[in-house]
Amino acid sequence: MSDTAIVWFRRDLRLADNPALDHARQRHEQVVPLFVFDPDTEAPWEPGAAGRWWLHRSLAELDQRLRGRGSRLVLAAGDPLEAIERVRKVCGAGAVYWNRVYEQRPVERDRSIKRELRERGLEVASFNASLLCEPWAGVKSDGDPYLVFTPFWKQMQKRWQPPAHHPEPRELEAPARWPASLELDRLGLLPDHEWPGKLSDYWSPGELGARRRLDDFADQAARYHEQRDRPDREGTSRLSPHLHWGEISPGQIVRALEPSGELPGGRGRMIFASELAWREFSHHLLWFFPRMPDESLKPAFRDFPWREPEDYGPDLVAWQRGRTGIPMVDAGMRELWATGWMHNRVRMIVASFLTKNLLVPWQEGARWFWDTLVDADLASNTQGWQWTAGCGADAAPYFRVFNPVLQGEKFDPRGDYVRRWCPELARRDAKNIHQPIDGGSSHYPGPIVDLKATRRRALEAWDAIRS
DNA sequence: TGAAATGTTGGGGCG
DNA sequence: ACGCCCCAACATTTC
Repeated sequence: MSDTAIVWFRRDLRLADNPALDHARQRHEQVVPLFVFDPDTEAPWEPGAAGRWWLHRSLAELDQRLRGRGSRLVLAAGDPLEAIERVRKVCGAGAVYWNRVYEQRPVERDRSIKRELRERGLEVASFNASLLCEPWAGVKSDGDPYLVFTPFWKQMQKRWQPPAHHPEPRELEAPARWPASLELDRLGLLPDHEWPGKLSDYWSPGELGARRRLDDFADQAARYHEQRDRPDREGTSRLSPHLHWGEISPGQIVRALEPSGELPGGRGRMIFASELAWREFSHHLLWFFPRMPDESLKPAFRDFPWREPEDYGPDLVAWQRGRTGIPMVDAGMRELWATGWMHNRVRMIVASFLTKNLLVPWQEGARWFWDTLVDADLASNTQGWQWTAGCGADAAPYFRVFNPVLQGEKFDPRGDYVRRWCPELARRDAKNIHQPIDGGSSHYPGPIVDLKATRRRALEAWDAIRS
């Protein structure tokens, strides 16, 4: 066996609880950490602007942490097989390890790379670093995928095993010679315009930031069920972007809530665990229905009478910019633009508004979220949009149309959330801050649609496809 | 992980 | 005292 192993980092940008890294460290003298930016394979779902900003920062931190352990991160761009070959030639590596991803095209790429490398005589192994239950493991007894969340989650609970933990290496021996590496800036992850600068006010990408976030959340997780629907509070974990890039594993999160690794006890922690399970369910669905990002899962919705782009264009722009004249919707869309994140309750509200009141195809919303969310994840994003649009596997019934005014009054009762993101409305009192302003004011637009009439229109559109 | 329309109940004002 | 109406308040149904 060769003394040197390449650890190909992908969406597992952490040193702790990293099975591929741990495997390499145990079985080989030297480890070469490699990251390859390969947007072509992921296209059209390569990381968007917010995702690339996050990735840039996370790679910088991973490199720094590796350097603290006598190592470093080798960066490359383009075809991963070529990058691995280059590294191998310089270092004489005899093994390549990585942690799995689950989207269709990267999986096909990984399969062919695995085959290719094995043919060349290398040892190759891949590991699970991202899921409590990999898609093919969580199927029904007859081998079919689950289409409903509750039985999926019940099955997860029944077969629950404390997640394994892989210790963080203290020291990583460097190869005799380091291969060439791109400068981080050369990956071109940061855009020219100024926008993402503000993101650093809200986020600390990287493993340490993830751990800090988890520590903070673990203390309040017991009250999660009381706080999670309130966008005006800090009741959610905000771990989603860290989870997406694998700066922390779901197993680490579970163990922070329940050190034994058993199912967390108590209502708040349990409901939070079920949210982790929704993430698992989303990966499960995307694995079995790879066309889900483009196509409604329920066939009837492929004939849904959405409006046409020429028609909905201006409304879509108003939605993106947070200028619909519906305070709760605009607050959410502005929070997204400013911070790269939106509270989940508000994601449902703005998604319902786009797909039902505006009758815009859900794919347009999913695409905008993809570019602007720091936690953009193909499985979760796709599943979330199909869920709200009513066209997904275990989706909300289409006729559940959120009324953004009532939702605001219910979940932002003092109007603090709206006040924060729509400063034009700051002077309105809690009693009417969620009401659209008829005709608008010089600062804030009037509603672009009538909520009552468009609700009716949505239900009529739904009538057209159900039978 | 809705909202609106419709139905039911019960207390109070009033002739 | 009684029936009638009004209308919250709540429950049920429908989309």
